[in-house]
Amino acid sequence: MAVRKQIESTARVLDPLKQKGLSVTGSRRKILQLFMQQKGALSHGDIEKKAGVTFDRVTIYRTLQTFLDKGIIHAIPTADNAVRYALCQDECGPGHHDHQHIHFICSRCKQIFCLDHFVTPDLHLPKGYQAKDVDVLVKGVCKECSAIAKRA
Amino acid sequence: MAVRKQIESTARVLDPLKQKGLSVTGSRRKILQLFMQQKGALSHGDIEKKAGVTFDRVTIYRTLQTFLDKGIIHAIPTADNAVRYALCQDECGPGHHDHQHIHFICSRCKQIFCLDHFVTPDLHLPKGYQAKDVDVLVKGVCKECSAIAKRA
DNA sequence: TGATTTTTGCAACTATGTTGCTTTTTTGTA
DNA sequence: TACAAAAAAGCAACATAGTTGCAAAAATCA
Ligand SMILES: [Mn+2]
Ligand SMILES: [Mn+2]
Ligand SMILES: [Zn+2]
Ligand SMILES: [Zn+2]
Repeated sequence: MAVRKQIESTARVLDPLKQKGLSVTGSRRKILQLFMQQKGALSHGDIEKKAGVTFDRVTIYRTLQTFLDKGIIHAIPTADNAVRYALCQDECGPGHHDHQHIHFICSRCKQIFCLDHFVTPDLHLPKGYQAKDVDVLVKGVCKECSAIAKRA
Repeated sequence: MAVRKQIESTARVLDPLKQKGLSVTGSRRKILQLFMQQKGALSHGDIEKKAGVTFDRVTIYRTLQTFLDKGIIHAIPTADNAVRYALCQDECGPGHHDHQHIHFICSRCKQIFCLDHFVTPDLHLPKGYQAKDVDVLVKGVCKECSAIAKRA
C-alpha cells in the first residue's frame, strides 16, 4: 500500500515533465516536487533554500524558465522585486498561459496563494487600450493567519 | 509670461516636497521632476539612466524609499523583477496609500501606465481570507501602440 | 551667519541574474 | 545493453541590483 502510494506519487511528479516533452532530470523532478508540496508560491530564492546545495543557481534559473515556457508554472507579479512562481492548474501549454484566478498576498506571513476564484472585473478602459490579460492581486490576511489572530 | 510659467512649474515641483515636510534637495527635485514629465511609470533603472550620472545610485534608492513612505509615489507590482513607481494622484500620505486605479502594461512598448479608471472587482474570497487592498494589472496594447499598429 | 539636522557620496559588501563553454546525463536506437 | 546524438547541468566569469556604515556636504532654522 505504502509502496503503491509512493509509485503513484512519483508518477505524479514525472507526468507533467513527460507530458510536456521534457527530459526527466534530477533538478526538474526536485523543483517540481517542491512546487507540489507547497501551498504558497515560491520565489527563486525560496527554491534555492529549500533545495539546499543540491543544484547550481543557474540550473534553477533555467529550470524555472523552462517550466514557464512549457506552461508548468506561472509567474506572479509582486512589488518586492521577487517574482513568485506557482503551478498552473488550468490547461496551460507551451507559449500559452491562461489563468483567471486571484493571487492573494498575506501581509502577515508573506506567503502568496493562488485562489481558485474566478474574477472578471468590469474593465472600462480608455479608448485605444486593448486588454489581453488581467491579473488581480489581493493583499490582506490569509486564512491561517486570520485564525491565529482570532485566537490571540 | 515665460518667467511666470517657469516659477509656477518650479513651485509645482517643490510643493509636494514641502507639503510632506521634506527638505528640498537636488536629487529629490530632479527625481520628482522626472516623474512629473513622464507618462509612464519608472523603475529604479529608468531613473538612473534618465538622471545621468548626476546622483549616486544609493541616493536614488533612498529617495524612492522616502517618496514611498511619504505617499508621493506608489509601487506597481510586475512580473519582471523591476518594480515601477508612479506619482500618487489620490490623497496618499505618510504610511497611507489608497489607490483604486488600474495599472496597464503594454506588451509592445513595455511601458506601464496608471489608468484613472476605478475598479472594484467582486471578490468572493474563500472563508477566512480578509482583503485589505486590491491591485489590478492589465496587460495589453496601449493607446499609442494601438494607433501605430492600425496605421501599419 | 552659524549651529544643528538631514541628506548625500563613497566604499565595501551581499545578493541576484546572465552568458559561454565544457562535462555529464538523458534519451532513443541499434 | 551499449552507443551516438541531443539535452541539461555545472562552472567560471561577468553584469546588474540592492544594502549598510560612515564621513563630507548641504539644507534648515533660529
Ligand atoms: Mn496562480
Ligand atoms: Mn498607479
Ligand atoms: Zn498568512
Ligand atoms: Zn505601448
